[in-house]
Amino acid sequence: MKSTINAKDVAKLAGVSQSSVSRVYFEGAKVSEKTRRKVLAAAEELGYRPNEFARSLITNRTKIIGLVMKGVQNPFYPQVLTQFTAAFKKYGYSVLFVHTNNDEIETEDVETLLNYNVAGVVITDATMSLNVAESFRAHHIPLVFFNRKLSSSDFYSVCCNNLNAGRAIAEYLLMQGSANMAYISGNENTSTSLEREKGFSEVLALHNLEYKKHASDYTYGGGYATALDIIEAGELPSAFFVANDIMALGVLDALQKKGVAVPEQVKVIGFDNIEMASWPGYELTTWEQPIEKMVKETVKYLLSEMAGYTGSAQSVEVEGTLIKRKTT
Amino acid sequence: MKSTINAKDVAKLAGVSQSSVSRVYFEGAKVSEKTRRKVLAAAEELGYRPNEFARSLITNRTKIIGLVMKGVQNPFYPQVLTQFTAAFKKYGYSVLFVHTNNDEIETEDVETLLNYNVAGVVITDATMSLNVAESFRAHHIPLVFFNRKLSSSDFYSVCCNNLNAGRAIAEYLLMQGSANMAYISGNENTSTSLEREKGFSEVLALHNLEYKKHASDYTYGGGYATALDIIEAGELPSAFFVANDIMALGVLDALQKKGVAVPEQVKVIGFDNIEMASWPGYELTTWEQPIEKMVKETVKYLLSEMAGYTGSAQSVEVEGTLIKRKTT
DNA sequence: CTGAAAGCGCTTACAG
DNA sequence: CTGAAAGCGCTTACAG
Repeated sequence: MKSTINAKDVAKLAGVSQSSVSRVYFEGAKVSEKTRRKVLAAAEELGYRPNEFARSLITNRTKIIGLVMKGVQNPFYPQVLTQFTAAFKKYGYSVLFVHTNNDEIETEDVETLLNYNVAGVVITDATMSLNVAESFRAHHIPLVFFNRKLSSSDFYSVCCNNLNAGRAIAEYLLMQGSANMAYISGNENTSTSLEREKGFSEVLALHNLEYKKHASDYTYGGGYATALDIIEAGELPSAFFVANDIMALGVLDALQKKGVAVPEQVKVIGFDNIEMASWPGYELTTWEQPIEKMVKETVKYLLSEMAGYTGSAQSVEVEGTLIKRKTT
Repeated sequence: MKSTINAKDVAKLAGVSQSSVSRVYFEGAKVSEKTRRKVLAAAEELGYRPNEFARSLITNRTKIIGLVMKGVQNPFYPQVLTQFTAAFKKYGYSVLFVHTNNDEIETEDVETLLNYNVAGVVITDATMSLNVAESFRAHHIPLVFFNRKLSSSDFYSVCCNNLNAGRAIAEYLLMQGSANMAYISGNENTSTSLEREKGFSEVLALHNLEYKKHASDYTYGGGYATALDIIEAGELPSAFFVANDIMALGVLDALQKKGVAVPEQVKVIGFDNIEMASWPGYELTTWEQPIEKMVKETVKYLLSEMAGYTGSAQSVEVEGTLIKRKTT
């Protein structure tokens, strides 16, 4: 009992060679219209579907993209996941989803990606040790760090222009009349948190202003607890720049709980423009990350590298936009 | 230039046959400790990794699970995704993520799953036409509907016991003194929305109580708009049973906007117990879905079917728990 | 326990 | 444009 239909079966029914069947399903191969029709008819009748594994075994390539994600709890990332899945699907690629618990991707997950010989890898909110990244390079597997930059400039990354964003936010808050500001950071050493702060502090320095930095962790609970600490310590600034939206929501809830009026007593500005930022209960002013453009840039690079590997590196930065709502 | 190391290379270095190399990496095959050591040493030196595609081509099975998801915007599902990924990883399985836009899974996505000959499929919040489901059965690919039930009892499904949950919620609200209740449904024809309502209405009927049903769509915006309509129509009940949490948050925001006091004027109860339900700004009373148990049940079934296909069907229902907070 | 050999279902030079 | 044949890197009876 043979359960799967193969090219040979189709060939027999269509009255052509197995090679011809193969050619019909292989993009770029030449077949006459006549054989193509015969093959497709036979295939339809038998319910034939080319075996991806045999194909991958020979071509040594797959239509699978590895997508590595950590903070699935931050609503920003499900959005990213959806958009990537849709974008890759358009080109016939499927997504192997890898969830990592660490800031740095685990070797077990790297093994998985290499085992499945993925055509490309997107790492959305984690980093990777340089020698692991090199091993992808050795296999000619293109790699993009999405929303993260490595210290090494040897790898491709796609981010929002966090530096400019930080600057624009500082300028905006200055214009609004704030002088005594505070920055609530995300996880330490993430390039996003660092660069947002850098742009922010740069502009404040130009105006000879200092600001207070509070370390947090990119989660709602972190934002909430950090804000509570600040209020209880009596260190309330006139404006908070919070490194992402989900923390900013925590900050808003803490302020509300303590009866601090926003924006009258304190202004709050977030980062990402997640859907919840626009909810009537929050109406958070924030910086919109252009996810769609970022995804497009990532896919474009991956596609070109998959067509012909160069290993070229670049740090692409897409400009975002300030979204003014009711917390400033 | 040969880029990949294969079993033959390892065999040569280790001084054994290629079959022996294969046996070292094939679970259940017998090899002496001596050859195993020689092979592993050689493999280590060369950086050998068995080719998954060659393996799949022969065994006709993979270590890939197809996970189909629709409502990634509902925070319930990223949680589900994370837990499945972690659970499958424990057994060496990876997740092929498929995002569908339709309530019913698209044929294109089905093709993908069949092409990659996935070892099993989990469909989390979508349905599938019966003949498509049958085609998985024909390929002996086990299938679980997670959080959805098909009308046909021929397929395995794992849900929270929605009927009991609906009943318990009605009883709880009755005990709280509500008599004039309303149900805000999720997308029509989803088994979850239907069963939650069924249990709810059953209990109310026992008390000769009627309730008003408002159709909505399982989204925040839907909950918000529906509640606004109800308020503006002057049809405010004394308690809302909202079919999921994300809608319930929309309902709460609408009530707040209109100055309706919760729970004094209206009680609100949701479903899922997503993380946000516990946020200080909401403190939503809700029904906790035991995701962990549900995932465990799903994985258990899939694992056993992958070990030996039976095609057995069952509708597993796991009991949830009422989580009392401040909206009731 | 081990090796030689067949074969999984394809792609791809090579002739014609 | 088409067919016969080699080969991708494995698993798996079959002997020994």
